[in-house]
Amino acid sequence: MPDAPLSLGQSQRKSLREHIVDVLHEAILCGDLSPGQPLIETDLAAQLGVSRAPLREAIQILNSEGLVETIPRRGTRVSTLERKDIVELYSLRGVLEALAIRCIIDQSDPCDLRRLEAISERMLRAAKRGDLRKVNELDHSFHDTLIAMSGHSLLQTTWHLVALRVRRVMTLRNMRNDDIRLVAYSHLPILEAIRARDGESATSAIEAHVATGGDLVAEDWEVGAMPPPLQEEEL
Amino acid sequence: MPDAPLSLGQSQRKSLREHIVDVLHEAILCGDLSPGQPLIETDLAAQLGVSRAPLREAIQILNSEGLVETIPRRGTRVSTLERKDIVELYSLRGVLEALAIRCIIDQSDPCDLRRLEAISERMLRAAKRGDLRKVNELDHSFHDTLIAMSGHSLLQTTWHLVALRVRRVMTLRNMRNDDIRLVAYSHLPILEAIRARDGESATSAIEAHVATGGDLVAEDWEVGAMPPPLQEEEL
DNA sequence: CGCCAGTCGATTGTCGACAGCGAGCCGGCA
DNA sequence: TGCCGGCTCGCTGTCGACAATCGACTGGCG
Repeated sequence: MPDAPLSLGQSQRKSLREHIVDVLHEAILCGDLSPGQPLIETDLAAQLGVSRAPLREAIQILNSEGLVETIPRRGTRVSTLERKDIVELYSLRGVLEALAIRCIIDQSDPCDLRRLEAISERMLRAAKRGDLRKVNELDHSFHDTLIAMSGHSLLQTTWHLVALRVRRVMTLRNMRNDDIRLVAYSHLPILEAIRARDGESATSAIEAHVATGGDLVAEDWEVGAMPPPLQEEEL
Repeated sequence: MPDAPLSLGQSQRKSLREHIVDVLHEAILCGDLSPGQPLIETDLAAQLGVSRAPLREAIQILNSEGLVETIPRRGTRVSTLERKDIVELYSLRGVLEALAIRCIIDQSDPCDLRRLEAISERMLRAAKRGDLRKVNELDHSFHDTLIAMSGHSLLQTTWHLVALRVRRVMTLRNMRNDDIRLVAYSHLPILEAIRARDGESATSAIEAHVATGGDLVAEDWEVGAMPPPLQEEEL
């Protein structure tokens, strides 16, 4: 594992374990650690400048999150993403977000949608100027915010697992440029339906949104079948 | 922590960490460790006859599962269950099971429902003779099987988190005896709808089933507000 | 020539010990 | 008498070392 310059920019208030989780999250989500790549505890710990104890605790967490897969006594590797996983991911995502929207609509006080609207607006602008990265980022914010607004803490916990995977998928699969407008615009009906407190159409709007997103991504998914890491020289 | 005779009946093929997770699961789910009770690593490790390393790894897992809550540098305690948690739990559970059923119905090959039918049947018999524990066990089997039959692996992962909480809730809140027949019988419409491959009615059947279950449980939930552990003497 | 057993290296699993933070207790001071 | 500060102790966070296991390699035997 030669050229993976992982490091902990250490601040004090967080435990090492949390730092390691952050670093590994980042590394896996942005693809520095590619699917299937083995994580050798000794090496990783050395790279990070920590001992194996907190690293192993971090790995347990990553494992619970499904970002890595551990085979007892054999080791841990970054989990792979098959086409089936994408399909499953987006189907689950759909029902979770639908639930969130129902919660939002059912809330007694008509919550203000300004944050969502602001995000959506910025997303549209970013899409118009073709700023792919920004659209992505705002897209995530939009959905994270949606979930947060539901006030449903268990849903939020569950969403965390989904969001991690979605982020992974999005970086592994770079959207085409003409897709992002479609994505950006398809948030509008959702907002509209929430504003109208129309559960039915909100649900179908979000499910349509997620479904098209899922289709876009799953369309030609062999990207995930990245070559297994074949960097096994030097040290 | 005097009278909590946790122990690891050690078999060889499992790592200590996994054993500990099992033991703690059992202890928390069946109430041996009550909500709010602090987990002192040193004591627990001593009780279990292991070192703190695998114990801490296990605790990370329990933490990811939401069964315990850790405050950095302050310690870990068994998570509490408020009424809000119950409501959230059952609402999430509803949409997850609905998704499972849609997956089952959408499967190309008409899956055989014999396992579900068998479970349901046994549940009815158990309910008739008032065997509360058996009804509960079969109820869990029914829903676990339902999820498993969906073939949706991410859903299964997610379900695990929900199922753990449901089990906890069920043991903390002993059903009244006349409730269990209601519960047992309300599985039948679900089966019927799946058999008919009618997504609409299956969805409403499962959501109704879960909702009534949730209502039953949440009805008078102050049980969860168990007295914080006040066993702080001797050692 | 191919298969099986023994050995060795690499990597994970577990342990005991030390360091450092936080809470509660005790004493001094206003 | 009540509040503030330092001290102490219990507990968590982290470390380095040892033990155990798995896979691959090697050599012998059929």
